[in-house]
Amino acid sequence: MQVRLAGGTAREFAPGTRVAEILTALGVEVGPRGALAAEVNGRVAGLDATVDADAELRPLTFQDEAGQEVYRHTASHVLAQAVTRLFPGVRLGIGPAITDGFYYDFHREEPFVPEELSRIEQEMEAIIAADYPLQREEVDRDEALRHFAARGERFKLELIRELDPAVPVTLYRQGDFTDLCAGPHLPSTGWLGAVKLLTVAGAYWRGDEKREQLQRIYGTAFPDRQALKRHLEWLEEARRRDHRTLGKDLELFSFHEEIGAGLACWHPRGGRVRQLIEDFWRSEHRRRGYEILFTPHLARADLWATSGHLGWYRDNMYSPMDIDGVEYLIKPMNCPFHVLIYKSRTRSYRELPLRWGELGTVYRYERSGVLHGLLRVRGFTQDDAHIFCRPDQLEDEVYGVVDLALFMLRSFGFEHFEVALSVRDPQRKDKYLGSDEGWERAEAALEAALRRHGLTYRREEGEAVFYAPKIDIKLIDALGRGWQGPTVQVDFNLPERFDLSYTGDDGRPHRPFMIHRTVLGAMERFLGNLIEHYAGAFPLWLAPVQAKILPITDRQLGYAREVAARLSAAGFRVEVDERTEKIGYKIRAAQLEKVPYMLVVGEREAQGNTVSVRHRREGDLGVSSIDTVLAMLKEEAGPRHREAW
RNA sequence: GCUGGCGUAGCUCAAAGGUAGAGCGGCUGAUUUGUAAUCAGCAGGUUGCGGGUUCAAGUCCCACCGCCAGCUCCA
Repeated sequence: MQVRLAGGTAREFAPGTRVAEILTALGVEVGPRGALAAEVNGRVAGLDATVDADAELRPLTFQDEAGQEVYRHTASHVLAQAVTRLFPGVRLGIGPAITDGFYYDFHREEPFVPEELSRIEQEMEAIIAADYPLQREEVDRDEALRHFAARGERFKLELIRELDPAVPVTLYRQGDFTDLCAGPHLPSTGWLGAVKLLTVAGAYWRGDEKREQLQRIYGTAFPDRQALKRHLEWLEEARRRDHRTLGKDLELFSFHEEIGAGLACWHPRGGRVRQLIEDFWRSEHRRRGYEILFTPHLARADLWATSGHLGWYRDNMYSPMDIDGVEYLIKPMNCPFHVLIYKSRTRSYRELPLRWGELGTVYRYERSGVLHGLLRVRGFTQDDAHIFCRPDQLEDEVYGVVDLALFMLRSFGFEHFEVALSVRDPQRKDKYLGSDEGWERAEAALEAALRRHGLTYRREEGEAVFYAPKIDIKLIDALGRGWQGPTVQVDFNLPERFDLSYTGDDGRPHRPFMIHRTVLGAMERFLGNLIEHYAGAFPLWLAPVQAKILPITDRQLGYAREVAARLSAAGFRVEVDERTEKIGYKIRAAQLEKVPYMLVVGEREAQGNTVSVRHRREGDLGVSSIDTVLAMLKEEAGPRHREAW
């Protein structure tokens, strides 16, 4: 048979040759630092798998995502083996590899405590040192059932019963431990370099909260101590950037037990940043043909019945309040209000598209356990907008939204995105609202808009909500983490429920398309992301305080105030540190506040009408005239600098 | 909501059933200082809230509120 190395030449091998031998023969390094597994005709296979027919091989190392998965999956088996040894009564759940690590779910009456984690870790080291080979075995169902029944592994039994009966069950054996597993795995436990257990948390069996809760142990594994250390440092860096800590330290926002969970308060500093973002948002929307709306926070329950929210969104809505004997509900969304504005008079095809935006504050019930700083709250302001358009305008409108979204995000320093297109499940078209043609048109428009932007995206069939196909854009921050950002949905629900129409050039009523979109998501969440992205050190145009004037002695106070007044008149946000402290102290304080520029003024500067410029990252930049500093600040702040702050 | 952990001064953290403390921050005073912390003094607390056990509770028990790590869900 012919076996070709991806991108290389083909060679002849006897059928049944193992992947490891073929790779070695083709000059690929096989081992813990080389190939860990391989893709055989696009399918991940272990090194001990045999190749029986012509094939193309691509070696997988730890650098490949699939290689990491194999590596860490083996680590999860080692974890399970260690736990089984140390805690005989424990029952096994599942244990996959995940991004950056792995976990294994266990059933045990007593909780795992941190001291036990280090014991388990030691046992894992022993298992790695023992270098047990992992042996793949195919057995028939009954044998597999007998094996796990004998050990009381009821979760495994449940899994086996659900496996396709036509396919043999595979087990992986390593020393005294055998697990049900599809594999593939590393050839032996000794291939693992450095493992580390991180946390324990509860997890429902099969992700179903009605079922038993297991204990999930999270860990990670790397080829060597160095790489593990780098990863732990990365985790440390993420902790250092935590917006909850920075928000407190930099006095951006706060939460209060007295107010209630998930309800944020913006302090003056945070308020500045938020206002800057909102001002930028508004002017960019006006520039792109949007109008701005304002709508109330409450509406009668009837409205939410008409919109359908009482049917499918009630769990996220707060209890009704009685006003003069009529039920009112706090809004979880802005759309019904915008729809009513659309309906306030007849609409002509000539005035479409209508692009209506609102920074609308909505309230949604979130279960207490999911709240998380600004990233998950119960009251938040969406940068919402609805576009009403004709079918022939749909694609251009979606294109425009994606363009706006990318422009906005890039303005905030996000350069990398992951785009997903959620469409209908082609098998079950009946469970969706709206017409077949409508869906086809909408999905085509979304897809075409992404193509025109040259974006690579994942098409996810069956991921669309019942009333709308959508585009989701995830932004990737400075640490490589992904956050849900813009979404664009084509709504088939509201136009029907509110019987929206416009008069066409034929004089007859037509149903408009309604696009629901947000480009930042929610102000709270976006600010949270932004704080972490910049580690609290906002770029000049967004910094709540852009420059701090630091007089050397009290004698320069008057001059310092003059400098501040000049910068302030030019629209810059400045403060004078008037405390009687040494310059080092003031610099340190300004530095910790992450103020972009420190302008030191002493006797010399006061004489020469200059300032000594210090940048928070670059350090001392030397003496400049005030005009030079103003020009430099304007240049750096860029087009979004506002003269009239 | 569930599992586990936590809640002491504005912040970070001590006090292992026996008198609530430190550093930073704040205030006052002295110092008038040249690129990441000058010195001294003072103030600051119903130990998240409410019950209970005990001669005695920050510490033990119960309930609630909030926070943290996850599960599930989402902007």
